[in-house]
Amino acid sequence: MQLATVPRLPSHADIRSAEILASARLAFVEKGFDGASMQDLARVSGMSVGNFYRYFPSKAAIIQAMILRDAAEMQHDFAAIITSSQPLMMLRQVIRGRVNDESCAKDSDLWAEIEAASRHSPEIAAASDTMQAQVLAHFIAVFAAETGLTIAEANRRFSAPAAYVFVLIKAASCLSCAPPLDQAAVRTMILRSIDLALDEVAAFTAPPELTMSSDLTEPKDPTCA
Amino acid sequence: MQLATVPRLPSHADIRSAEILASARLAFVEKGFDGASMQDLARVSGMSVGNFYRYFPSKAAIIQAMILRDAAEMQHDFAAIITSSQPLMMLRQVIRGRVNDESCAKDSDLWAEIEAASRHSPEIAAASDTMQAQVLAHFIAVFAAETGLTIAEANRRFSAPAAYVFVLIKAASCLSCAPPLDQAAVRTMILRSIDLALDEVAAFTAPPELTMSSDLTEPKDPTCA
DNA sequence: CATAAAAGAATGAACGTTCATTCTCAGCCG
DNA sequence: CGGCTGAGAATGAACGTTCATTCTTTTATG
Repeated sequence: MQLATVPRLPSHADIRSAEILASARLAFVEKGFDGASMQDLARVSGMSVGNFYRYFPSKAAIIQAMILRDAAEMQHDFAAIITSSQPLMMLRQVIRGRVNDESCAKDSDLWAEIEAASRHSPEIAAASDTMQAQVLAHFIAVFAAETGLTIAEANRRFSAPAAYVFVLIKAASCLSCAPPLDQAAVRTMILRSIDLALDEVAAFTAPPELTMSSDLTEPKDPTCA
Repeated sequence: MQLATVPRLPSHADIRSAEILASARLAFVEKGFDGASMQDLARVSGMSVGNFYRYFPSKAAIIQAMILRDAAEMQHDFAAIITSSQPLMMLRQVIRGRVNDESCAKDSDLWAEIEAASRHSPEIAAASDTMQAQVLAHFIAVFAAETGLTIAEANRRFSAPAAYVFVLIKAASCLSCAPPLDQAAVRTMILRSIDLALDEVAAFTAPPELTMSSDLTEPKDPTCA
């Protein structure tokens, strides 16, 4: 992410912007995109509203930057996955970690907000779509590495399960709002569905007559318990 | 909503309120809860803002009423399901109809909005939770009818798959926003997962030693193709 | 080193707009 | 007339954004 052409090191303003994004995220989680005013954002960032505009020209720009920064972070995560020795297995682990609430509870509110805002703001929708396309592309890359197919071929064959897994992860992330639900049980069932979908992809590795579909019903999860 | 004790027939004001809810829904879909102003709502309802307040005391009240009216409508749908000869099969059909985009595209934006608003408004969260609890209770009722268990027992055994199915339906409903996704394929996969979960419930009909878990991997969907 | 000049960072009051809500008043039916 | 329904202007608060201004740091100069 750092660079393609110019190896610039982060300036003071860049650091400040990152800090602003981090604290603005908290305000957005608490009050929503519309609920959090610019004065709120400036206050939680520990600066005046006037100065705030030196870093971001508008409210929409903050949201956009926040989404794109998340996308960049995810690029980083996926880089670790794709370069590992067993990409698909590592992908499973990362998904498992993401779905289990600790880390994603923070993001859950934000995702709901982004989902809703995307319907009315083309800018936010564009940022969100960019992120989604990146995730799907990374899924496809992992699937291609796992099966030995080319990216193009993997894309043709596996775009549906990739999207399916993506949707399931999102569904699991948005779970924390409903008190009467047995969240842990639902999470487990969702993870099982994801594992099954990934098993189907993995089963494509060898020539069709050599696929061992027997362990299809046995998700290998040493980390789950 | 109407009442339990007095069978009142809808007054003029009730009719007007219903019309307002219908047109307000359109405005909310287009602009979002925060984006649509009271002036907007009054205008699309064909009346002045002052008069508008004679029917709903606040914006939150409109949203709340809208959700509760949807919940009441759904109660009606479920009444048809539970009284049919094969409740579970009819439930499958209704779910299938709901997930296939025609009818739910309208609701999709609204659901995203409600999800987000629930995080910040306790009133909306309460209405949303009420609706969700009702749906789950109806699922359980269908499961109980199908398996012959008591409601209490069905609730103990099947609350997890009920919640799971609910979450999947919601996930499928919120699908329309993402252009690069192959929506039809994902919808099919989600429906397959739902069918599998319902198959597991249905498999509980007979005594435990007679359950045939073999057809678990074979979803019977003549309507899918 | 001292100091003046320039640049950058930060402030909070002020602007115009929009919002949810309230108020005042006009018509209408008995 | 009196009690409704309805209209739309009025209100004050809050919003996103801008602005003139003040602090702080850096740089140049003697």
